[in-house]
Amino acid sequence: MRELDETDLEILQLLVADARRPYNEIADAVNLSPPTVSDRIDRLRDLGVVKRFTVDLDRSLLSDGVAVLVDLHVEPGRVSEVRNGVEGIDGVEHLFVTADGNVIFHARLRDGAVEPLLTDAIDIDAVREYDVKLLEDSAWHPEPRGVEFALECDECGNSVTSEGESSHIDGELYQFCCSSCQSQFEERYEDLKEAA
Amino acid sequence: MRELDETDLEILQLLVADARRPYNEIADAVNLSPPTVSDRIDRLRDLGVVKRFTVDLDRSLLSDGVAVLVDLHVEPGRVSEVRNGVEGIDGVEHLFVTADGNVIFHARLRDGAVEPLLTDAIDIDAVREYDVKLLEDSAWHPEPRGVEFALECDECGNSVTSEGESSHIDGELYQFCCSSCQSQFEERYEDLKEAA
DNA sequence: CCTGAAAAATTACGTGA
DNA sequence: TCACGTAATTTTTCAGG
Repeated sequence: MRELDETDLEILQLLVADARRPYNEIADAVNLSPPTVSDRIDRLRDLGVVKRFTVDLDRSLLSDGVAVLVDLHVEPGRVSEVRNGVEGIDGVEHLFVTADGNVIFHARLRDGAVEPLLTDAIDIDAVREYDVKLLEDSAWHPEPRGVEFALECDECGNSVTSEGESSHIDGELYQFCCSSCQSQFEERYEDLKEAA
Repeated sequence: MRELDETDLEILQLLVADARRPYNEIADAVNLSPPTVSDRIDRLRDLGVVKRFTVDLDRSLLSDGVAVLVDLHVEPGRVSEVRNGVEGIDGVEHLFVTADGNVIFHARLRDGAVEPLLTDAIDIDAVREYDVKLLEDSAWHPEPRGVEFALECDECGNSVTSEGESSHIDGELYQFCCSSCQSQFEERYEDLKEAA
């Protein structure tokens, strides 16, 4: 089965810029028929590339809260616990987990009191220290602009083009840049399974 | 002209969760007719509350870059210059400006080399120092959950809903969340006037 | 802001490359 | 498998009150 190709990427770019564009307009732009565009978008959703259709809101117009960026220095081994707790805090818009184990989140809070929220949502002992920065401005750039659009080959890491392959293995979808990577991966996977 | 009311916020929440929901479904949820929902959404766009209809992509599937969080400590007075430069960098998804003048951005970069990108996009002299953190995970919570209504009760400070009241007093318009706040305010106002 | 009708967009389905 | 055309269906927009 063919995975993502250039046309899919063009469709994505058009949707990111304006998700209400009618299919016939997209179809014109990518030289396909509207039903085909529809099929492709369905597939992009199935693949998980399109997570959702949504609206980009100007939150400063909606909320009278204070936007903050909170940086939690988490005790080793408790990152995912803290991460999950933070996700449940009201007003949290973005959440980042750094490779060295910090959990950073962007939230809009009714008052500046971060501490009670934290003690409420997580075991505060899991946090060595934290740092709160008031935000003046924030922006979201959904445009994929110059970003290289490429699925990574799960075997060699190269980008996956329209010549690539994919396999469903044990309910997971894996992407490959070529059939040799695919078979190599499947072999290794089998070996791993046997070893277990 | 009427500002935002509870119904608008409900509509926004529904759209954020799924911008493809048909108007009749939204209409049912908020007890309006589909054309009215359409009118309201148009107004929300005109007001700038809805900036755009878009799709939320899973970039980890698309880009083989590395996700990083970069914290720029900017020279005083050059924040907006740096901010604008950063906005132009390819792969930048989120950008935050802190009250104390840091510009922080979340980007997915093809390679780990941040420095050349920075020197390319901005005058590096404007940055005192910077800090790059590799990201392991990030999440976006578009739900406006704790979103507060923009109008504050002039008596108690709570948010004003569609059940609220308003009074013209001496040429000024005051908003209240309920009639008791309204009368309390008016009483105090009278007393204040008499005292003067 | 509503109802009801017209216009437009999306989806379903059968066919062919 | 992928795409298309046509037709059915759903959704959005437009009038008029």
